[in-house]
Amino acid sequence: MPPDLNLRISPRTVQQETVDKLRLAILSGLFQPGSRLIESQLCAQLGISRPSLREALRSLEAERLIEIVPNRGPSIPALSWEVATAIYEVRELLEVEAAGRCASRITPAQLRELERSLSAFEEAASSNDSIAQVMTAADFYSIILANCGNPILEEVHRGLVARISFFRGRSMSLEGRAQSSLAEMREIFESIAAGDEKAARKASKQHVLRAKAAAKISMDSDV
Amino acid sequence: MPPDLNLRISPRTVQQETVDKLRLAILSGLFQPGSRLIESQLCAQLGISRPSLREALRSLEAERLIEIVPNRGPSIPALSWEVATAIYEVRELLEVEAAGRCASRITPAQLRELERSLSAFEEAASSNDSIAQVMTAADFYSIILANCGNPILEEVHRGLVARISFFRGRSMSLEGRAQSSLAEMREIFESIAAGDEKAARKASKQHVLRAKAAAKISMDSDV
DNA sequence: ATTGAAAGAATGTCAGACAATCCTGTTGAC
DNA sequence: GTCAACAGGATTGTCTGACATTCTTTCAAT
Repeated sequence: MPPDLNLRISPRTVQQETVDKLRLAILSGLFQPGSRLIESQLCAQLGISRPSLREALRSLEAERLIEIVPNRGPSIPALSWEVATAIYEVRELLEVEAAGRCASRITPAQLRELERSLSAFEEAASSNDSIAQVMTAADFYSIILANCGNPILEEVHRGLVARISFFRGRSMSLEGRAQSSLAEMREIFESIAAGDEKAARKASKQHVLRAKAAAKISMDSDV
Repeated sequence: MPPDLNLRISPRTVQQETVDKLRLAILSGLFQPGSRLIESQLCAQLGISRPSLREALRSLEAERLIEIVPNRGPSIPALSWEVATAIYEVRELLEVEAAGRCASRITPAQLRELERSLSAFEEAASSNDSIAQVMTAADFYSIILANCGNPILEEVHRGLVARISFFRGRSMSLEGRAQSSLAEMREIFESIAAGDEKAARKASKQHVLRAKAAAKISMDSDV
């Protein structure tokens, strides 16, 4: 069986475009947590009708990226530290497992890709562009999750990471966080490259725990 | 802080009712995997308008309970064994963690609730009502997940279990599966009751692995 | 039997409407 | 002056109806 050629061109519908645009906007922090989204405004801004917008909003609601309270409409959920902690804990479970599996099954080609992504983060880390840092770091995990051999692990992980994107941006701006993050990620990479499953798990766990600690600090530091 | 009183009465909207009804229908196996859902038919059956139905369908799509292909509309996804395996693996991760946490933090009241739920399954297991078996077994896990101290763990688990409900019903009908399931669940319960985290994890892992094996058998056994 | 075209069915999307509900600022009472 | 009732506007929940586009199926022609 040849690899998935995916010849089928799938027409992008208005609702898909809308979901993607809104998701990107939310993950970029365009909306303040707790703020409400007004349907009529969004329709006007996006140039679409209300039914299409509402379908898109229902998708995002199911992803937990927005909340919709009956008769009050959609809003950006305010992420409590309690929930954020829970997400970090599950993320740890998933990432540790993925890293471990990667170590014992990754192919040379995939490993090179992972290395490239690490280099990209290295470059971003030496700059002050925290957006680029978050994006390249996300790339790095994505590659690990995509090559762990379990698509569900990847799917669930993506959903969870999206929900804590708010913290990720802020904590990456912390003094020295990008550099220590780089060191942690390098260790994960080295372990995977060496095929050392145990080390990969350990390094991955360390990394998530540190990320969580950084998030906590950035959260306590203001407001 | 008093326990969540949840005084706010939330009016149930048509879309919520619809999502619940459809989800229940899907989980009950009312629709054949791979079969298509016709909007106009569903609207007529549910007595609602097309926009409301489509919003509900988008929610279910995001839950992965249905698929919506542009210009072909919604359908029940045919779960491949490959994906089912991936789901069982992640379910194992989550359930093992939840059982372990439960063992070290469950309260006497919650423990009694868990015991009641186990008795309910025991009764169902001795009958031939496989639907009751699946439901009471689901209750048992739900209680564990609800008391593991991590709401995200529970949320993700619920989503995954829903997607393999198809297999659960079939494998529970296997000769002797209900009884061995009961033995496994009892062991989980005993470990949690004893506060033995390690044993709870082990028993939980065993249980998921056996459930997965049973699902495989039931899948291979016909068609 | 394979191909091609036409008819029919189903979806994607929009516009407009209206009742129910929420929010806000004002008025009135104490 | 503070608090409570109230009116008005804003916003959402839901429906109807419409139409272009895209499958799907049928039927005829080669």
